[in-house]
This record gives sequence, structure tokens and C-alpha cells, in this order.
Amino acid sequence: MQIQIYNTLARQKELFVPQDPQRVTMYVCGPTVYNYAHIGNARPVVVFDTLYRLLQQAYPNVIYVRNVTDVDDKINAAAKAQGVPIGTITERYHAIYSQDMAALGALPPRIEPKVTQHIGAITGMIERLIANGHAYEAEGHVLFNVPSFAEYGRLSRRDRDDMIAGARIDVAPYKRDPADFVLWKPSPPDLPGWDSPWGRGRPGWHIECSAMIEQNLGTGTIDIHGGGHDLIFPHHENEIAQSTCAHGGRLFSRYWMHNGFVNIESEKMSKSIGNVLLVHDLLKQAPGEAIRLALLSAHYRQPLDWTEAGLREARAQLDRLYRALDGLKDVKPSVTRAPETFLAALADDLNTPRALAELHQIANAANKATDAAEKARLKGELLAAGWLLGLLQQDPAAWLKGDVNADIDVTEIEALIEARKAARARKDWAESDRIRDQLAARGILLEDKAGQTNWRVAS
RNA sequence: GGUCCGGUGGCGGAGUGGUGACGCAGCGGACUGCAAAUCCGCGUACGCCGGUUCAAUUCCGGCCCGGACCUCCA
Repeated sequence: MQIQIYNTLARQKELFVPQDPQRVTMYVCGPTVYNYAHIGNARPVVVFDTLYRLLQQAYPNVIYVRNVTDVDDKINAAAKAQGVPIGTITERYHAIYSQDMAALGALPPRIEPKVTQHIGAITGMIERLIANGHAYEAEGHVLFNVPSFAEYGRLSRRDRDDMIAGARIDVAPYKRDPADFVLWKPSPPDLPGWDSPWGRGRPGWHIECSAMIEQNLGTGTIDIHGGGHDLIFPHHENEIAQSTCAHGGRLFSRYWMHNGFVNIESEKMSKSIGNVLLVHDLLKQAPGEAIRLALLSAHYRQPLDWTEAGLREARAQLDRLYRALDGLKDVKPSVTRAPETFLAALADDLNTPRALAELHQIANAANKATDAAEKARLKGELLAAGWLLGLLQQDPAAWLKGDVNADIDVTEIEALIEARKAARARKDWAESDRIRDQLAARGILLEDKAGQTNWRVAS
């Protein structure tokens, strides 16, 4: 399979050629665990999970690393506000994060490194950068010296003057150059800190990722580095500077991928507007699978407008797809590979809208199929294609009957269906329709098919 | 100001130098006791103005509108 990836470094699609096809490596910037994840945090998780699934289809050994940032000033603030140690905050929210992302169908990454377990790697890397002349100590801080790296600005296509002109924060007096950024900063006694050659302190944000990549994937070139669009500058630019300079100029990552942002009902999601949607809350309103489909319904590089209508539509789409699968419930799938048209869509820079269109085509063919062999093939294709998107792996009946309201139970539904069947047998249409309406009023929809009556929950 | 991305039918959203992806909603038909589901069909969409071309929504130029980023926000 030939995979095309839009490489931010080149600003164009490129053929994906891994450094070593036997060991494909991907690193994605993960969460800072101090709060519930919002829908914007979920997009890269779902997008790169889909890429992970595709890569696994194409390569035997894909090492996907997604970090957990468990040292951060926002964590410190949350711990202080709640009067608990930072570990209490980070463990709590990491656990919630893992649950919520699993509910969205995201596979766990192969490696999930934590910053607190990589302090040695961080200080080691900083020491090398100082020895190389790329970093320096000043007033308890260690800073990366940006002018020492000629390529700085290549990823974000900024030149130094712009960066300085655009700086919104007063330049600290100890910086040699206004663009220099912090690798290590001192910690007062009331904040978490680790002993280092530069005194007790904690790592800057950017160095964490460089060090975790180095410790988990080595000092060689990684294949894919991903994250949100906003991370291009400064975070990824700085990672490139740190890792390239610490690795003797070796290429850091072959491909850089960035997902677009999520807006909420056409507005930017922000705390000040008060429209931040937490995955944890959305999961109470809709199945994780519907949320996932909604996130995959636009191409990953485009902005995604999150709306209630969009979520409803995602649910309706899944109803249709699961109904097709339900129609094949007695069929044994005969293939385990998605059709080429579907794979081609995903392999074209993860074109999930096109892949979804192909999925609907398969469902349509499945609904029409009468030949047993064709049904068996289509069922296999539906399941295999669904797996690549992280969809359609539930029992169709479980999806269609899943959210039965507490005020009605299955026995009662089935008793009413039996009563209706009897009424229909004696052509008592008034009674038959009365029962159907009664169930509909309680959110249960009936479908008469081939002499049988199926029911499902209205979505 | 700099860097970058968009403007496609009622809605979402792909894509393409020349048969209107796909889904949701709607309408008509088949099926059904009637429905639902399913299947079939329908809607003359490509921001504006020029240019290139036999042909542009698709390429080029200009304009208008919207959005993102510009030192720690996915």
C-alpha cells in the first residue's frame, strides 16, 4: 500500500517512505493531565489513532508513542487550588483521559511515556546541548540559543525578525537572544522540582517531548511526528531545534502532521466564551462511536465545526451502517481486508470523508445483495473497513437496542410486540397501530420485515 | 504586519480541466394492511471579476468575505 501524507515541512503531500519498514515510528503530543479532555483534545487522538490503524495494516511493526505531560504549571495551579499533591491531580485526570479516549475507540498507544519518568533523559539532553554550544545557563535557567541553529523557523516558515516582532511577552533580561527559549527553569520549594546541575528545577515544555522521543525511540530519525496545528510554532519548531542539535544534526522526523482545530457551533472554543465541550460530558449524551464518526467526518487538516446537528447526523449514519450489518447477522464474513477503493481513500492523506463514502457504498451493496458469497464478502469488507476507522465493531443488535430507557424493559417490549402480532393476525389494524404508537411514544421503533418484527431504540 | 488555511446544493462534506462523491434532511415511486426500514428516482451547488483553454467549480491574476497561528492553547 502506498500512503501519501501531507508533510507540514514541505507543505505538500508526499509518498510515505519510512526510515525502516520493519519498525515504523510515530510520536504524537499527548495531553497535559490537569483537567477533563475537551472535544478539541480528542480530535488528534482520533485522527492519529486512525493513522495508527492504517499503518498497522501496511507495516508489521508500528511503534506509536503518545506522551503524558504530568509536570506543568497548570497542574501546579490545579493542585494548589484543590490542596492536593500534583500526583493526585495527574493520576486522576490521566485515568479519566484513558477511559474517555477508549470510549472514542482509540487504541492505547504502544508507549505512553510520562515526563516525571524522564527527568534523567531531559537533564542528560540539556547537558549535551550545553556542551555543544546550543544552550547556556543563566540565573538558574537553561536556555536554548536559537541563533545557534541555522535551520530554526523552517517548519513554521517564520524568520527571526517576525518571531521577535510578534513576541507578546517581555523578553527576560537573561536571554542572550530574544528568541531563546527555556529548557530548564528553577523551582521554588513549594513547586515540584528535581535536582540538576543547575539547581533544583523543572523542565521547560518543549524539551520534554524531545527527551521522551529520544529515550523511547532512540537518537535516530523518527518517521512521523504529529499534533495539533497550533503546535507548529513554537513547540514543534523548538523540538526540531533541540533534537537536531542534540543528535549531531541528524534529521529528527521525516513527516510532520498537524490536525485542524475544532470550533463549536461556528465559534472558537474557549473558556472565555464558555463553550468548552468535554468529552466526558458528551459521552453522557451520545455513544463514543458517534462522537468519533463526527470527528472523522471532515478531513483532519480542515477545521471542524462541532454542532449538535452534526453529532445527530453521525448517529443516524451509524444507525444505517449497523442496520446493514444487522441484515447480515447470519452471514459469516469471508474476507478480512477492506476493499481497495476504501484503502485508497485512507492512504490518500487520511481522507476519512471519502473513506466514509466508500463505507456507505459497501453498506448499500450489502443491503441489496442476494447472493450468499457476495453477502459474505461485503460483511467482511464492512467490518474490515469499519475497523480501520475505529467503527462498527459492536454487535449491531447492541447498537440498535443499546440505550433502552430505564422505564421500559425488553420483556415488556417483546410482550407488546407479541400482542401486536396477534392483533395483526386477526387483522385488527387499529389495535396493531395503537401498540406501535404506544411503543413509539416511549422511544421504541418497530420494523416489520419478512414476517418478523424487529425493534430498535430511536436515536 | 508576517505565516497559513478556507468560501461547494436546505445542512454536513469530498473531489475533479469535460458523465452533479457520499451522508443527513426533503420530495416522488416500489415494498407494506398502514407504517418503519430497505431499494429506485429527483433537486440544474461550486464567493465575485477578469484571464488561459475547444471546455474552469477545478489552472492563473485581482478583489471580497471568513478563520487560524505569531513564545508554552489539540
